[in-house]
Amino acid sequence: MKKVSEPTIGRLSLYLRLLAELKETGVATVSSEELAARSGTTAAQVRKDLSLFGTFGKRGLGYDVEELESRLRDILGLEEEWPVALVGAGRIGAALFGYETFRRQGFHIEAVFDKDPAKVGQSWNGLEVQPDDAMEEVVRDRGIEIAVLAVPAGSAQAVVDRLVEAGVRGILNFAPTQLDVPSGVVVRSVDMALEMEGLSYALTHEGRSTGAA
Amino acid sequence: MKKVSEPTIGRLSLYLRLLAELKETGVATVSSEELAARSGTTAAQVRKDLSLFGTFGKRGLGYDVEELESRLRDILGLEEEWPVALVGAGRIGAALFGYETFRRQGFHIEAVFDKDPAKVGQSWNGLEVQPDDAMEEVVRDRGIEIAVLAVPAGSAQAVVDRLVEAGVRGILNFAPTQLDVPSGVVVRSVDMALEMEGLSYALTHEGRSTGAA
DNA sequence: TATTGTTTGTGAAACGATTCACAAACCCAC
DNA sequence: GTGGGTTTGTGAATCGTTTCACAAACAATA
Repeated sequence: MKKVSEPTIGRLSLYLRLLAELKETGVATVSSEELAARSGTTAAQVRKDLSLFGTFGKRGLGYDVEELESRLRDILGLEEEWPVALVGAGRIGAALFGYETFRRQGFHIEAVFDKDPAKVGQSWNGLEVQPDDAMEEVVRDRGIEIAVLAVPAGSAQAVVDRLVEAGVRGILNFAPTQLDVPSGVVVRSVDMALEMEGLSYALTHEGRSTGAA
Repeated sequence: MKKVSEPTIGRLSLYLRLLAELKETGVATVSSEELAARSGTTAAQVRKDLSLFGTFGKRGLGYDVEELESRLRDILGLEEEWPVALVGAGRIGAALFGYETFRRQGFHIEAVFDKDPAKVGQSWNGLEVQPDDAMEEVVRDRGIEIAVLAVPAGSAQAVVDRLVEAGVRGILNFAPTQLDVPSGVVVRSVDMALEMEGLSYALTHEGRSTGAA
């Protein structure tokens, strides 16, 4: 398979979400034009994105909503359930733990860790918060490959090193810091401060790009 | 001023963060090479990014940490304090409210809104959660231009319309949905499910891109 | 003051992603 | 079955960003 850019993957996720909504409302078929309108891109872009993975549409008709949805789920690796470890039981960790959208997409938080003794032992919706030093063992035993990192910036790198050592290959990072990982491990960072600064920049330098995101 | 790409702005935020750390540790001067290493990019990229806004360095020496930091803060519009409205007092709202990194960069949450009567009236660190329908008035009176949106996807667009009508020009969106805004209003979306799906894709299609983010 | 070594700033080249444009494929109506 | 209308899939063109490469500028040293 060729190389697929990150923006493309992001759009596929978006299309998937839209398809789920369309299915909900009983729509059977959708055109690239309509997917584009709903996702804020162009019809050509939609078709190009999809064409990287095969040919899913019917000329003259469009795409079958159910079929395309299932193909996209397959492409994105969402047909399987992903067990996930959550590291950091602070406010952000708590928010992520309760985030319905994760679970619905097949991401299942199976363990929560924190190094604060006051948090260890708490029951989160039936799941006990475990001490930081149980991390390696649990991750290894359960074969957890994805971790969500919600610890302070200062501890992030150390935790990452341990997670990777224990077999984690994908990390969703919420700490506002740069992470080094060995080749083969993927990090996605959600950097809220950075996004906020993007707003600040845009508002300060008035009158350029428009919205829709 | 020319057009500046979003990735560039993101990197400027990154540089700024690194400069603050360097200043902390008493470093007076830094080269594009070192900034690049710490931010996971290249020296040429660093210089190109900065060159869009002027010329800040000294050839043969590098950049003065304090000066560059202050210039970047200025470019990003972080010299002023931004009053911010937080809409949605659920778990995500709570996490954002307590997010230290926001405050440190000059973003100050001055009002919290929710439409759940059970939440209205709660005191959050001395700030009373206000009813949803007070939103327009408060935003207008305080001249709030930035809003953080932490409501369910279903209500997001309606809230956005009202915020924009009341004068908000920048929105940090946490709802997993596409938003339409008029030209002149900027939306940045933090889409955690989408990031997670990016991980899922990468892990499913083993052995391509490496890490660092 | 001249020399050496370093690092910036920036045009030009390379690369990658998006948009264009159109032939091919298909549905539907008659 | 034929013709008209629609929409896909995709090479080619365009656009934008990143990387390269090097002259210019400066510090330091003698």
